[in-house]
Amino acid sequence: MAQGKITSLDVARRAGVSQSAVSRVFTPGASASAATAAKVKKAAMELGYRPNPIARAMITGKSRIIGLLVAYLDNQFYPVALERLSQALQERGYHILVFMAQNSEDEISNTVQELLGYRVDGIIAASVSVDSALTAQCAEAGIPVVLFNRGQDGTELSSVTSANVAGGRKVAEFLVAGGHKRIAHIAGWSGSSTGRDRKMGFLNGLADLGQSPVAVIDGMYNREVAAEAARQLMKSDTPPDAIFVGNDHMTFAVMDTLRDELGLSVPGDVSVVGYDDVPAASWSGYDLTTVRQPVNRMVEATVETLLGEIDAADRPGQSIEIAGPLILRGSAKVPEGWTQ
Amino acid sequence: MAQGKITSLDVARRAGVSQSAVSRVFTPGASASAATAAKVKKAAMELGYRPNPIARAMITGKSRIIGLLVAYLDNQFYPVALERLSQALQERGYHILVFMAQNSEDEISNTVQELLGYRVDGIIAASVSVDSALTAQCAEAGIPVVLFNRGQDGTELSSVTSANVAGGRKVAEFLVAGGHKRIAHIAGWSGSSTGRDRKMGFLNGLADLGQSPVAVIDGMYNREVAAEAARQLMKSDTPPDAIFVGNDHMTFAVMDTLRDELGLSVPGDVSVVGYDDVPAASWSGYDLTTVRQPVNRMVEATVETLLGEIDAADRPGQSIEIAGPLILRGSAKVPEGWTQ
DNA sequence: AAGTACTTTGCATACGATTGCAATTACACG
DNA sequence: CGTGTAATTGCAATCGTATGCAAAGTACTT
Repeated sequence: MAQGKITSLDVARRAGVSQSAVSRVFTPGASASAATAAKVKKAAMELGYRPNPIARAMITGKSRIIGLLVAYLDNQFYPVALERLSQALQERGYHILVFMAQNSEDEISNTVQELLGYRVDGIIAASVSVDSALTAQCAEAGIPVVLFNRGQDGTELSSVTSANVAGGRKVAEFLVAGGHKRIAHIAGWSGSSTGRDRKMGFLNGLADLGQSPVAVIDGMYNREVAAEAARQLMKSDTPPDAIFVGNDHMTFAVMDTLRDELGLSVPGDVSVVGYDDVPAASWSGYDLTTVRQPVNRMVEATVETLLGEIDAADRPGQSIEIAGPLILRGSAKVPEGWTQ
Repeated sequence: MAQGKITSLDVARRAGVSQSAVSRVFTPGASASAATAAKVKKAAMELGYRPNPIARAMITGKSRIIGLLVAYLDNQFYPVALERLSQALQERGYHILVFMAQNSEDEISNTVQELLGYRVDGIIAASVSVDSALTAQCAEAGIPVVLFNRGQDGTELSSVTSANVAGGRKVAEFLVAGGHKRIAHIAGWSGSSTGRDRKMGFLNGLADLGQSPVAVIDGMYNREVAAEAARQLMKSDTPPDAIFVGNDHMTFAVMDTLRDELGLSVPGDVSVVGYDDVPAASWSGYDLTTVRQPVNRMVEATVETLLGEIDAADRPGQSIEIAGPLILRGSAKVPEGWTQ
């Protein structure tokens, strides 16, 4: 029969018990004797009954749905993260409701309103900065928010990122040890914490080793912008002998420009280092030396944090940073005797 | 105050009307005078009220949520499609609830059960084959299903694909016109309609031109498998002078293997043609000649079909095929005087 | 065997909206 | 100004489940 229309009452009648009993059998932690549980489960099976999450959500106020707010998926880091997030949450009985929002104040605001309306149990904001007025709203509504791969100063919002400052510093040390003398940086979007932190770590690292970059350009996390930056850099009188690019997505554009357009060799003429270690970084076509963002552990941390805050409403927000290794491949000269 | 707890009743009291009136103001198409509408909207604004979609869903039976069933996101075609799908649905007031399922019968079955439980208004299955017993269940429950980028014989399920047979044929004509004499095919997974159709079109196209392929290998839509296939092909006594690969994702692996591992030139030694035209295909690092799947139009068609079936419950399923052009780039020799 | 402590079960209500029905109001026209 | 018709509005039932409360059952102690 029509699968979708079977209610707990139908099951109750068939099993010869009350509707409450059926409910309790399907509610973990509720008391029901083994005997009734068996009868109910049998009847439910025969009728093809499943509790209706909508109705359940209405009572409990918990939808077991997590809102995911995301701007773009063209950077391969995000599909991978989304896949893992979705699986990790699924294992815990949650699902992801996707909300796309361009990175504009207005649209994000609208979208968050909508999320609040849906009474999601929690929100994960990936690669999106959330206005503090909005986060306040979420807090009032008791909906925890975790920023994924974005930090945010001055709020009590939880966030999970990789150790971007440390990662940037590591790249500086690596490039200097490799004997590079004219080092440039095509930075991640300065409007993002990841971009700023990687840059800061990188510049501080260089400074501590007595170097300063020959150039720093904001690549906006955009392929075109990054490619143009690469052109500008190489056109200079003193072109760099090494470039650190703010994420892999841009780095591919930079390498394409260097090799295919300018006819340069990587790492022969220029060493290139990226950030993220997306799948394509390991393809031999790019063979990119890059700082790995440990997606799995970031996802785990995000899920733990979020679910933790869902259970314990007024848990203070925490910023989690997860360190990632520099993955040595062929796009940058490896210093002799370099050990991770 | 606490944003999340304001009900239509609160608004009603503040506006001095009945709760029904509030509901009607927020229900398009319901009758309410301009005067009450104004009062209600004002009160709602002041209180920060938004109708609760959960409660609404319970009454109407319509959740305005579309379940998206997807297996993997590593093929860049899917993130792009997901982004577009999400946006297109969002514009129409729907949202996507993501369900990941590995491509195993059991898991898909479970996941579909769960989807049915959520009372989603419709299901989009991307790159997933759905068992006919399951589709029957969906039909009984009155939940329309649209297959995205997968066809399925023998069911009345709607599906949206690109014109895979025609696309495969086009590649055959292109390669033969280019003077290639030893043409091989690393096919898409034979368990998928896309893989089978592209292969069929390609082989028929070759046959009609009096050629037969020197080899056909199932690449399983997997990078490793495809790379190994490429190695095998080139190891042969009569290595191919052209390879048609079943999708771009595999093609990148094939090109990497040919160029970086075997030291061959593309298209000098071997012409390579892919399928999908994912973003990376246009990057100069690959510069891939490939058949474009028109994502935007496929998404439009999917959304239209699905929403159409939601409105008109018993509309017959339709299979939509959307033709895509062969995009000429640098990975394959272009026949003289070739015009699309 | 009776009293205590603990489980199990059913009844009835609540969650927050939509909607049919009936009553009321507004409006236009003769 | 009366009357017929249409537009508003409120009442109350409803969607499918969870859960507090009280009654009934079970097991265990002395």
